[in-house]
Formats: sequence, structure tokens, C-alpha cells
Amino acid sequence: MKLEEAKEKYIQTWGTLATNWGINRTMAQVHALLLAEGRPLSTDEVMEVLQISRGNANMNLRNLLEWGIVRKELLKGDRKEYFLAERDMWFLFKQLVKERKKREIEPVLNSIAELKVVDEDTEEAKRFTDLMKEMESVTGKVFNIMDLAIKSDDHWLVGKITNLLK
Amino acid sequence: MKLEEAKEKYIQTWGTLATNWGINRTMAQVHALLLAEGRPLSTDEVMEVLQISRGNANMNLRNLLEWGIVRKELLKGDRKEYFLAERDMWFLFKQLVKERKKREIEPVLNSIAELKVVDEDTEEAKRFTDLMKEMESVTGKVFNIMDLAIKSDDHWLVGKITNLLK
DNA sequence: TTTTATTTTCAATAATTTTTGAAAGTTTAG
DNA sequence: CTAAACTTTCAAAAATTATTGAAAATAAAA
Repeated sequence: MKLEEAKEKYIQTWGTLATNWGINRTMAQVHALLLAEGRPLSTDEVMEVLQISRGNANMNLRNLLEWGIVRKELLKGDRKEYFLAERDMWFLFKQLVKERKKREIEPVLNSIAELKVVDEDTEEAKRFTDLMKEMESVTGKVFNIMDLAIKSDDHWLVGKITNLLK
Repeated sequence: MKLEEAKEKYIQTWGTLATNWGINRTMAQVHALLLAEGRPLSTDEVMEVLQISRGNANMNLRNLLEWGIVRKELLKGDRKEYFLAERDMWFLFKQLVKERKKREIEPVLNSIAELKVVDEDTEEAKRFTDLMKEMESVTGKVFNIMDLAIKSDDHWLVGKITNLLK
């Protein structure tokens, strides 16, 4: 396969996969484009290549910055902002874990904390409370593991676990 | 908080959280309802409590069966199908990991496999291929860990990792 | 078999999410 | 300061996804 073909396919595929992932298609395409190009692109270039509006490009670039997987680059002698995707895959992995922990795990822990305090002394109430407690325990462990994965240097944790596999 | 209030809050909260999760709101609510009740419910009961249509209830119950986190229960002397949520939180966790691996990780590995074969001998092509290879390696490791988590008995893996935390 | 109960399908509709594009806002240069 | 370059916002429109409800299909009972 030729490089240009592969890049294009990568951008398209990523956009499609992103939907199974709960991520917006265009955001994934912008990220894939920046990653495939490997050089800082301006909003105009992103708009041009992906054929999207300025508002859309701006919005998704902001979002990628928020996810911490794209950074702003200022080229001297140019007033435009340029954007560059973080190319270190371990870094990318850690950022994704970090964001998903924040968006998917933390809110669950917060809401369970409220729900486990049922003050009724019936068999059914006890079963419900126990369920919430078990859920909290499992979620808490997942939280800790994600936290460790994020905070440990490089891919230490994954290395450790990979060793368990042998 | 009273039990009925907690149940209702749980169902609502779960539905809301599910959207950050890439899961349909009603599906999460149906699951929460079955889990909170802890007894087999018929399609009609689900429709009644959540105020949703028959088609919707049917569709989401099918989906939960596919995810393997709800099972069908047949009550003797009754032609209706009843549905019961799996109450073991470790089992639930493993099923969720299993499905997300299938939906989010496997397709990524498949598409990278196609993309890493760029037959062009330029600096840029090499950078792209290297990127794909690194991506494949990271994703592959994540795949293996998820696989181990799914296949290991009970919460062996999580226990092991939790020990690393101490 | 026919009847009745139950489940599934699916086209139409509704709700939600994403995208557009132009106007407003901001920053830098002169 | 003013003008030009650039970025952000946001209401309206488009696209996508979820829901309804009634008809079709299926399964069990009579």
C-alpha cells in the first residue's frame, strides 16, 4: 500500500472505530490526521484535508487539547496556531486511561457513595446496600489500577502485568 | 434515604452515566432496574416502570442478553419470559471487559494489521510504519491484559495487581 | 387445527448530537 | 490608536441515533 493511501485509510478507519468508543467521529479523524502527518498543522489545513467547517475544526482541536493528546505549537513568524499530536503511544495510552477514569469511573464512585446509605431495616434494603457496596469495591479497585497505570513511569505497570502472562 | 428512593435514583443516575460510557441510556436503565429489583421481571414490568414502549424494552433486553449481563428466566405456569440481571459484580466486570475488548480493541488490531504494510522507501513512510507498529504493540499488550482479566478465575488478576499497589 | 398469548420487526417519528457559517471576540502589527 | 489576522461562539440546519406502535411472526394452548 502507498503511504498516502494508508494515511487516508487510517483517518477514515479511526473515525469509524471511534464511534464504538463513545468518541465523536470528527475528533478521532482530526487526531488521526495530526498523528499521520507528524508535523504541526493549522486549523485551515485540517479544514481543507477533512473538508469540515472552521467551527467544527476549532471545536475538535480544543477537545483534543483538553484530552491532552494534542498540543499547540507556535511557529515563529506566523500568527496562526499549529497543532501537533503526541506521538508517544505510551503517553497516549496513559492519557486515554486518565480521561476515561475521570469520565467513566469517578462519577460512578461518587454516585454509589450516595446510594449505599439506605436506612431501612428490611431484607431487601440489605440486599440493595450490599450490591452497592460490592459495586463500590470493584469500581474502587479498577480506579486504583487505572491510577497506578497513569502515575507509574512509562509503561511500568503494563510491563509488570505482561510478566504475569509468561 | 429510603429504599424506593435509592432504587429510583440508581436507575436514573445509571442512565445518565451510561452516556459518558458510549452506552445507550435506556439499556443502562433497564440493567439498573433488573439489578436493583434482584428478581426476574417481565417485559411488561420493565415497560411499566420505565415508561417505555414494547419495542424499546424488547430491543434493550436483547442487547443486555448479548452483552451477557442479563439472563432469561422461565417461570413455570407462565408463558412470559422473565429477565434477571447477573448480581455478581466480578462477573459483571469481566463481561464488560470482554465486550469492550471485542468492540474497542479487536477492530483496532485488525485495522492496524492492514495499515502497517506501506511499501515506500522514504523517511516519512518509515515514520508512519513505525507509528503503526508502536500502536500495535501497545494495543496488543492491552488486549493481552484484558484477555487475562477475562479468563482468570474470579478476580485473580485484579488481586495480583492490587498487591502491587501495596 | 384454530385460537390466543407473546415476542420480534420495522417504517415512521422523535430526540439527540454534530456540523455549519457568519457574527462577535481577541490578539498582534503597524 | 486602527486595521488586519486569526479564533471562538452559537443559533440554525443536518445527520445520526433512539423510540414508538402497530403489524407480522412465532409459540403454546385448546
